[in-house]
Amino acid sequence: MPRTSPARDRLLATAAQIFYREGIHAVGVDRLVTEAGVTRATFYKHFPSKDDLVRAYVELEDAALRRLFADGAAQADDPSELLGVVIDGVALDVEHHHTRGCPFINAAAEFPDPEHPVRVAVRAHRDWFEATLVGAAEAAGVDDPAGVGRSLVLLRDAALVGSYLDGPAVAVPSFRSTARRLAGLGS
Amino acid sequence: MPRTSPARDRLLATAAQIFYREGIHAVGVDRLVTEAGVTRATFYKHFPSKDDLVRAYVELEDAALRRLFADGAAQADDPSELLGVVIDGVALDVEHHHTRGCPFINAAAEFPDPEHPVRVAVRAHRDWFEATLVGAAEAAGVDDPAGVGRSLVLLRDAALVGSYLDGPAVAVPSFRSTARRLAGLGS
DNA sequence: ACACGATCAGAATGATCGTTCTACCTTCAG
DNA sequence: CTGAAGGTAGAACGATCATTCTGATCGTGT
Repeated sequence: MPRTSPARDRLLATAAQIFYREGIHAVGVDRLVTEAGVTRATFYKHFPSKDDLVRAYVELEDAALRRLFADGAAQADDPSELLGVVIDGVALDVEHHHTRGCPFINAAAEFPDPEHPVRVAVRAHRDWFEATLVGAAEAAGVDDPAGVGRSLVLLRDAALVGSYLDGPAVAVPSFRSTARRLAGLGS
Repeated sequence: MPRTSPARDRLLATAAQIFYREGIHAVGVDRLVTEAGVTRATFYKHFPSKDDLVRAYVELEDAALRRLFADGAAQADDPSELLGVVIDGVALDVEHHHTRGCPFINAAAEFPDPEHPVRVAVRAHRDWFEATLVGAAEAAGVDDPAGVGRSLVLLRDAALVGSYLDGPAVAVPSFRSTARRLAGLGS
């Protein structure tokens, strides 16, 4: 059971797409293995249960967002511009990539138990995201960086959900203007 | 098949609680009927399928919120105070009643097809809510009432989701201060 | 008294769920 | 040469899924 392998990678990547687009409890193991071109035996060689695959999916999404954020931070030389870069990045991501809502919120909706590994992974992601935004707000030198960071977390949630349910055309501009005003940036 | 009956009411009320607390695809018909003290035959007498019960659940939640809002509006004599009453009402609801997130967002997470009756019901609710908030913003005489109304929709989403995933202690004050500033009210 | 409509009781449908199993094939290191 | 490791193929497990069925029981209005 190697940590990585072509079959495992293919399975996880396929599962990530299907879970995000169609939900988690709604798709069965049969669907996942046939779509990924993998055998059931191979599935259970790499993941002890379906829940472990779900947790791996959430952690994959978390890793992708951390990478995206690191890339964005690297391209903002002036720390006072960092918040603006983050806001633009979220807007872009919401419009073109995450059009089916927030993968973490959607996953949490299907797992009521806060102690479930999936929920633990969601909480880890949110803790990182809040800490990162508070750090960016501090670097930008705004008043009450903790409050601004928290509010930006809420606003990203709202942007992802609103874009899914009301369409990006109405949700994204609203997110953008509210977030920029909060960050002390001119619109 | 009467529009209402003790058995039907009991079934719908029970289903609403269980769907909200545990999700929709995760709970089966067996669970619903035993918990409600109703027979499978009675279930299918009143609802052609489980999906119809889910739609009824979403519509029930919508009706409850419209009633809550109407009550709140009635107790605000001065229209300039209406937005503040709404914000307080949302904060109270999020803290004490809707502690498992937004029923509409959670339901939408489990139904990817935008044409599905459940999604149609969700959209109807959100359209009503936005129109109502824009109306309240107009009555309060704020600048750009459409923008303020939209933003308040986003903020309620964020408050419900944030309260579920991060806890009300951190999400509610953040919602409150952001919303009040947006509505042009002193904090 | 009677019939009807609502509900109860419980078995049965076929499909799909997550999981386990046996059996065979390939690759590569000892 | 051998044998472990990673994979494929496909059957099989019991459990649960949503849905349908037969048949009896109760209450109410006529």
